[in-house]
Amino acid sequence: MINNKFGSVDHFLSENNLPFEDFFRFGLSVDCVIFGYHHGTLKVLLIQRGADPFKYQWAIPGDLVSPEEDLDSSAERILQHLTGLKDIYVEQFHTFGQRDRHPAGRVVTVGYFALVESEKYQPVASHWASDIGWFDIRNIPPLAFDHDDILAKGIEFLRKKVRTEPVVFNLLPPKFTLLDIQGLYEALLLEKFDKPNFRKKILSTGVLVPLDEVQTNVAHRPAKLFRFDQERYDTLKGNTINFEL
Amino acid sequence: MINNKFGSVDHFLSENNLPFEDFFRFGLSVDCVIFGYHHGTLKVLLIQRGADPFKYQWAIPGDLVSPEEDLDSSAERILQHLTGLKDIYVEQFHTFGQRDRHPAGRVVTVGYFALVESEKYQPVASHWASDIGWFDIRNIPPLAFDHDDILAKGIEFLRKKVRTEPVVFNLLPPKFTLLDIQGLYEALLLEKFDKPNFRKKILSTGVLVPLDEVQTNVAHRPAKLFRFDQERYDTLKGNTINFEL
DNA sequence: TCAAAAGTGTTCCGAATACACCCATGC
DNA sequence: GCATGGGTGTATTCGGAACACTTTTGA
Repeated sequence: MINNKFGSVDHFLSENNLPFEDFFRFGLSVDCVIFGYHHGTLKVLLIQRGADPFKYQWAIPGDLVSPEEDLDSSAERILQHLTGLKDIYVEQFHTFGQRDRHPAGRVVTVGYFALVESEKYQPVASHWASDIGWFDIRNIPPLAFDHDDILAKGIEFLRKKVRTEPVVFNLLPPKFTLLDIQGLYEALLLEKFDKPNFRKKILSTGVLVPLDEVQTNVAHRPAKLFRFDQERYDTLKGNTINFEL
Repeated sequence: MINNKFGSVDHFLSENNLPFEDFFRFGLSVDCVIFGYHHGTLKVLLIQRGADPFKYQWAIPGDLVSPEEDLDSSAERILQHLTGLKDIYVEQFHTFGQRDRHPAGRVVTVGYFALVESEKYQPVASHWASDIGWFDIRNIPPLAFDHDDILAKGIEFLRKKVRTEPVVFNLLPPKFTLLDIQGLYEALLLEKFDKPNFRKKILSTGVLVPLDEVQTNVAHRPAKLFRFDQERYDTLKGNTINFEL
């Protein structure tokens, strides 16, 4: 049992006899893999570092967590700074804690991913990055730190997620066509789908509501617009809707 | 940009002007939700705390991470101490970082889950816990800290995992009957399945190999024994086997 | 012989697949 | 008119659900 200024904390079974304080030496950061869907391609928002280490290299946006801050709040803060958006879809996916992952010391980072509607997003000027930009997930430059791993895990996580939950709608504007959804699934899963079958499948979930509205100014038959019905989804959820394709 | 003894670290965009060192004040722990399958019920290994805080309350086994240690190594260390086992299935599932989750200070904990074969497990005497025991997942006592949340998330994670990957075999001995698997799925998902259909479904995955062996000393027709073929699974994996029931 | 669980076969239905085809708009 | 993408219908196949039935062992 270890006694210290925090009280008796036998929660810890560590065998090495470090002073208790030495266990409180970790830095904690949050990194956000931000996805967007633009013109038929799935993109990720990256920043270019303005200083060493990894100066001029691209990286996943992130920040140290303050000791006063919850993890989730920290992710929201970063996202708001970077995109100017509140209330976007955010979820934690994995924590990266390799001993040597950060040259500045022992920093463990919690990976979050976010889904933003491209139309709403306003690029935000920032003092901590020399540049910022969207990258096609099929063409990512080498990233700083272990951010390649983080990005890979983030994409993998989203691909799995999308098969069981209707999260893709967070990447689309409130009104969209069925082909918009199909294009998004195709960009994400790198796979082509049969149009009539995709349409049947996605409508059979019962969570899409047709609107009395169609596309305008298109050089072909205008497509009907739909919206995602969150409440309908919540009531149907018990029966496990399957978004598998 | 922040300059300090670690060098120039503009990775961080924090706006409050805390000294850099103040960001390195986190404690980091690992908690392991250890699952076992005994006599038709799914169980979790818990320890009873021997001292304050939460004295005499049950908790998920865990420990502080040493600054010299990788996260995954830490989880393996805890598991080996507690069960005497190496090479068991371990996977990270979620990180819990609410500001007030630990009375001793700002401790963020990374949740892992492990699957152990009940036959192999040897209870290990420990100095940091006054008791240790398996609990049916349908009947868990109130737990210390935020361990109720951690356990709930761990179970949820395993339930999802089991639908896409053949992890359940890690809970069974190397040779098992088809009804063993069915019982395990039923205990995990709290649902009954039709025997003939379950059998067809699980055999259709192609990852089970029938052995030239049957049960002995049973008061009914002895069941054929099977083993899980990991290599076969790896080669079939591309075609996404579905373990959904 | 009987209880208990192992194991097989068959029917039915709905969902996924693979197509061929028609429709509305801008230019 | 014609290119372009929107949208519908159908025949076939495959897998899941439901359920009735036979087999093999110990006691």
